[in-house]
Amino acid sequence: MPVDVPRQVDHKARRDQIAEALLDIVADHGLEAISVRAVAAQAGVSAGRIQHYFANKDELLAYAIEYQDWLVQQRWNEQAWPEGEPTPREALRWVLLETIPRDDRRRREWLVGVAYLIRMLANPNLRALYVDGLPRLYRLLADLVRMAQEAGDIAPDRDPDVEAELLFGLADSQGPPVVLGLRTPEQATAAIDYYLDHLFQ
Amino acid sequence: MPVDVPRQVDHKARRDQIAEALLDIVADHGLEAISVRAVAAQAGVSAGRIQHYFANKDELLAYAIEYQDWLVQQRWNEQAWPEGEPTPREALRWVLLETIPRDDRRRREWLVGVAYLIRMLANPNLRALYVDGLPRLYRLLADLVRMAQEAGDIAPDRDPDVEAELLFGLADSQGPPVVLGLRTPEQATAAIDYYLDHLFQ
DNA sequence: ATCGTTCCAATACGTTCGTATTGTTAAAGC
DNA sequence: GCTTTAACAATACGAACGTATTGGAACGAT
Repeated sequence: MPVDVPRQVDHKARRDQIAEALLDIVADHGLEAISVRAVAAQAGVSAGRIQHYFANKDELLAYAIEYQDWLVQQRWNEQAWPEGEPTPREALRWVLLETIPRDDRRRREWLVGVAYLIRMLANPNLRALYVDGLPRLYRLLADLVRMAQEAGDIAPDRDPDVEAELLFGLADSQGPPVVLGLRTPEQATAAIDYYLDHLFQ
Repeated sequence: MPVDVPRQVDHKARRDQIAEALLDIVADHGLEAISVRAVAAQAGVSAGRIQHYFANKDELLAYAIEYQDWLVQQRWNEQAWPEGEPTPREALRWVLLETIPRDDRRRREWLVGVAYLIRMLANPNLRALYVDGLPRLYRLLADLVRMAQEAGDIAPDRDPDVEAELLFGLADSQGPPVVLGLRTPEQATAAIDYYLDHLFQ
């Protein structure tokens, strides 16, 4: 029970603003470029402010990906299929396109994801973000394939789990060539659409 | 023409030994963990030695991935298909399994690859390693599919380029779950074999 | 009005960093 | 045997680092 609450500020907003700056740096120059002072400069705040909102650098690093994870979940929840109920194919396409780094926001998310990957090896909390998310994504894709099969839009002899893995692999493998400029987001999208055309009868 | 060549040592061997130490650290703790002193400690040599063989840290970092790239090329060249000519299917399987981090060596190569990825964005020399290699791999896979089609082992209505992309995507997307322990190398291998079984008639 | 607390800027401190510099050893050429 | 040079180890140095500390301004509660 707080007896005194002087000078209240929006803590989450402050922390998020700092996390934003960190994520920008990580996407452009990797985790090696992260220092408290560098993040402060990027955010346009003092280093003292960062110290006030984060106990240490590790907590700052940890908050930043949790914040990014929250951003992604926000987007997935807010999607809520604006134009009525989507068909399984529309949902499938939406999910697959969501994973490719096709604009600045998703590009940053993608790059931050790979930057944190090695950290996941030793950090169980970080690992959980990936370990929990991936099987859920596989299940979602397989379920959508199953729904399309029940609607008669995909041949019944296709294995939904195998198709889910192929679809995910196809989408997932677009990441590196897209961020490295070897392929445009449009080409990546076309590759996915091409395969969806073949999968759906 | 060297007039004086006192105290000759194998320069490449020394540089490679140092690069080995660097790659070990990068795979375990990322590029952020790289310092001249840390690499020296890992290699069991003095920091002065590293200074003697590399002008600066950037050159050391650059040499290390070039060395890794050389290691990978060595393995691909030395393969040379020990037991006679391989069938297209055998070659396809070999190439695909080669990309998944199924043992310590390949796991290190995989992790180092992702660690260097963000650096590729700004460094053209690093980017070239990826930009040159990927299309070549796609072509190789597509050619092998074509050869199998000509031999009547793959249905002629399959698009070799699409199949190449699916195969690569399937193999490529095994990397993260394998290094993070979400899937065993055996399971990743089984996923590839399962799809090859379906692709080949 | 004052007190207490939050918010934050500024500074300080000890460590680690990349790299320059110096010194020493040993082998090759004459 | 003497000189020269490669091959280091060791040390030095300034910059940057994470973080502890200090101090002040601003505002809510009393």
